[in-house]
Amino acid sequence: MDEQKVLLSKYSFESKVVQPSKGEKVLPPLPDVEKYGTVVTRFAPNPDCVLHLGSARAIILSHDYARMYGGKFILRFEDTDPRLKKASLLFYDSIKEDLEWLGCEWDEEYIQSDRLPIYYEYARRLLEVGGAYVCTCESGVFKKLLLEKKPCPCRLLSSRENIERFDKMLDGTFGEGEAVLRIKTDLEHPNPAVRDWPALRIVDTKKHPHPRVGSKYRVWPLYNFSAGLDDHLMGITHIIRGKEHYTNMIRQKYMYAHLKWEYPTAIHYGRLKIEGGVLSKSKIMQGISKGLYSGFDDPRLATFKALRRRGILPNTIRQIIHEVNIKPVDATISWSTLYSINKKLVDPIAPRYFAVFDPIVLVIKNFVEEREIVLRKHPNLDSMGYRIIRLTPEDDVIKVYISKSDIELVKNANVFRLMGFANLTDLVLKDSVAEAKFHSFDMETAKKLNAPLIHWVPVNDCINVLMVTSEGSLIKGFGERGLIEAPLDSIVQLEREGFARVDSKQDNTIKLYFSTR
RNA sequence: GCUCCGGUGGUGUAGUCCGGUCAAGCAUGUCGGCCUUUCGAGCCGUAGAUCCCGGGUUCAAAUCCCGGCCGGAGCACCA
Repeated sequence: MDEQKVLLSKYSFESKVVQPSKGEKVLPPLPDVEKYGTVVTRFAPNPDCVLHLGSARAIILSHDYARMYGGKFILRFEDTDPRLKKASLLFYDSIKEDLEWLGCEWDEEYIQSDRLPIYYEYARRLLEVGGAYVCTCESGVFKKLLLEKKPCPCRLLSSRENIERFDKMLDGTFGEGEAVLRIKTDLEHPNPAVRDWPALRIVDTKKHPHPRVGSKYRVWPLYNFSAGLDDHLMGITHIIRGKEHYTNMIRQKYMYAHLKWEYPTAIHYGRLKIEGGVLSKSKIMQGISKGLYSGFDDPRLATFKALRRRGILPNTIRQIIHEVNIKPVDATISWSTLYSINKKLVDPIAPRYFAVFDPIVLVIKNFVEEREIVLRKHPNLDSMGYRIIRLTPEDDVIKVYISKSDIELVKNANVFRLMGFANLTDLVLKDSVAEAKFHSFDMETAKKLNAPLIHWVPVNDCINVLMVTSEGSLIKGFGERGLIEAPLDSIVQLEREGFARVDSKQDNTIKLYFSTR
């Protein structure tokens, strides 16, 4: 009866002790491991929003420490506020998707809204042992007494009377706001916030139905009660959570004392921010409902969905979290650090292609030869294979797109080179078209002449490229034909432009999300 | 205001518990060079910190003690 049946345990954890890969920072040892023998951690989100970088410390550290010691990692949904922080069905799944993407698979899953009977049972037990009471004082009155370190009249009631009162909470005699179950603490505690804290309250679930259990229950536990009980009942040995919960630990310890339980090892970390990244649940939710952001994966947001769509790899996030580790200080990570890690991971797997944005047509006159340019997909990795760009002259002329910004680079050079193809000279601008003459083919000449190198795309053999920038805007350009073959969700490098993730493809058009330079 | 917790180069971090080998390591970023048919990756070098400030203990302090300043968190019938 104490333990709720595990909803799901599709992952066995015995086999998954994680070996840190070379070069990656190794996590420092977790305290108190020998005390417990095994390590059990949990991630306990409220499914009222998507996950973002702010939760990354809790998720990755909890998961990775569990794996490091061959322990257990539990996912627990804390959806016990049907009114103010109401959960939404869609987020339960979205959180699980994000966890899977991050490679943080959980061994057990619980949902607190399924566990109300358990909370009621412990509420009764606490009432019985005199560790709690049902308070019917008006909240202002109670607060005043609390600040004066004085007990309210309800505190003196017998456990029998308290249990009767608790039944009245459950059966509807008391309405919303009329009674609350409080845990007895030390009224002399220097921090008023820990004195006799509320554990269960009444929510009018007719008005505010819970997304999973509707109006089945009207008495709902508050955070410290349900989380505190569950941490013990689920055998959590190490709680890794934000420092905003520090006082909650002190509060919960009083409840543990009434129940004669030992509190797990709790570690509190500081807030993790990223330069300019939007990391507030309320801002994310508001921004989306106002249409300010295109969705939970808008590239301006620091949600996992957005990072993923931009081609940030889960291991990049993992490395960053291992680097910042658990410290009570706030950390602001910079995009350049994140990019640098990501680039190192992505560079060896990203094939290279040409794509031109803000294009201008360059005409190479008197060129009659048909050519097939063979280029490596990766400059240092032959194994990645080759790509072919076909150049077919029309009316004795070859037309390619080059980037307007490259005109600046090239216009003062006697000779410049279209990468992989040919060296050109005598550049002139006519109307909105550039013209140049063929000079030579070989790279040696270009080197000797110190010719600038630019990328290009044949006009008569190219695809359309749409790219969503990191600011969320859409830019259009042209790409070499072979780019269309890049698989969905893969990461490519557009030479001299940067890395991008293949988001979708249709006919002759590929849509990319810009990742990093 | 009250109760906690912190403060190491631009950013992140190591070292702080058990004072000396730390006028402080690493990563990223800056700048310069090499390499390269990419402005990517790689390689080499450079600059950048009086370890928040003041006092004390000590032969010796980033490390211990006290005071100050600054920053963060909590003070919901939220999580």
